[in-house]
Amino acid sequence: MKLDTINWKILTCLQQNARQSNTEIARKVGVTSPAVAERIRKMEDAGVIEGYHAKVSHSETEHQLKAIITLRAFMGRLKPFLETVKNFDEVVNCYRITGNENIVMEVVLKNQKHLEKFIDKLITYGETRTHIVLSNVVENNPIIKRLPA
Amino acid sequence: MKLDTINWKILTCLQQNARQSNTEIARKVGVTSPAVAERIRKMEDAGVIEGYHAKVSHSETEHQLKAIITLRAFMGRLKPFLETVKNFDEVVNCYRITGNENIVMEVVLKNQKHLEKFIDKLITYGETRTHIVLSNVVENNPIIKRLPA
DNA sequence: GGTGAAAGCATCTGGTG
DNA sequence: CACCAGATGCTTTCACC
Repeated sequence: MKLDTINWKILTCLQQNARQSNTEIARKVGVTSPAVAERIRKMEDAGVIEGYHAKVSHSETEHQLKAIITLRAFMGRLKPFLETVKNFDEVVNCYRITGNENIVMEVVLKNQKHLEKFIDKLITYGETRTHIVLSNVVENNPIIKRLPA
Repeated sequence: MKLDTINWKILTCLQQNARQSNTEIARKVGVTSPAVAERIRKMEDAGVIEGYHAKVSHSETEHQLKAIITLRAFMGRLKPFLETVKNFDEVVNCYRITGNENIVMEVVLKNQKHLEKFIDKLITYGETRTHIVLSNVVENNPIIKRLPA
C-alpha cells in the first residue's frame, strides 16, 4: 500500500496516542474527520495498522522484574517449546532467531522466586541464559517515515 | 494502586483494542460508561496505563528485516551510546541488561544493506552480536490478572 | 457508582474537483 | 476516486442523586 504524507502523519498521531478522536487527528493533519476515518479504515484493511493496544505498567501491576531470556533448544525440543510458550503468561514477546540460540524472550515476573520457577519451566526445553533488565533506554519507538537506507 | 476485577476487565479490553469506545467497554464489563471513563482516568493518573499506541506493520512499511542486537560496550563508551541510541530510528526497543553484554536492542531494517550500515554505526561503541528474527512466536502478550507466583 | 441533559464526535449522504 | 460539507445518531462529559 502506498503511504503518502497525510497517512504518515495519521500513523504518527495514532502511535503517540491511539485513543485521540479522528476529529483531533483531522485538526493536526489538516483534513476533515471523515477523510481521516476513511484513511484509517483503509490502512487497517491493508494491514498497515495491526491494532491499538493500551500499554500497561509492569511495575504497577506487581511485576517488578523484567528479563531477557535466550534459549538454546535441546534436540527435538524446539517444536514443543514453540507450542507451549504461547501459554506462558510471563512471556510478553518471543522471537525465533538465527545464531547460537534459537529463541529470545522478553518476560515480566513478580520477584526472584517467580523468576526461579519460570526458569525451572524452561529447563526441559533447552539451555537458557537470563539477563535482568536494568532500564528501558528506548521503549516502543514509533515508526516514522524514513529516507531510503 | 488497587486493581479490582472490573479494572482488570477494563485493562484487558484496552489491551485488546484501545480504540473501542467506553460505552462498548461498559457493556462488556457490566457498568455504565461514565464509571468506565472515571476508572480509566484514575488508572492513567496512577501510571497503571502508560499510553495507547497503534501497532504499525513493519513489513508493510518497507522494513522487511527485524533483528535482535546485543552490545558489549567498550570502556567508557556505554554512556555515549545510551545518549545516541535514542536518535536511531531503527531501534524499536533498547534495554540495559545484566550479564556479559550491556545492551539488547530490537531493531527494524529495510534490507541487508541497511543492516550493514546500522552495524557500522554501532561499531565505535562496542562489540555487537546480531540475531535475525525469523518469526514472532508471541507478540505483545497482554498482562492479565495472574495468581501469585 | 448511577442518571439525565448538553456538548462533541462518528458516520452516512449527497455534491464537487 | 478522494475529499468536503451538512444532517443524524452515539458517545462523552458534567452536574446531581
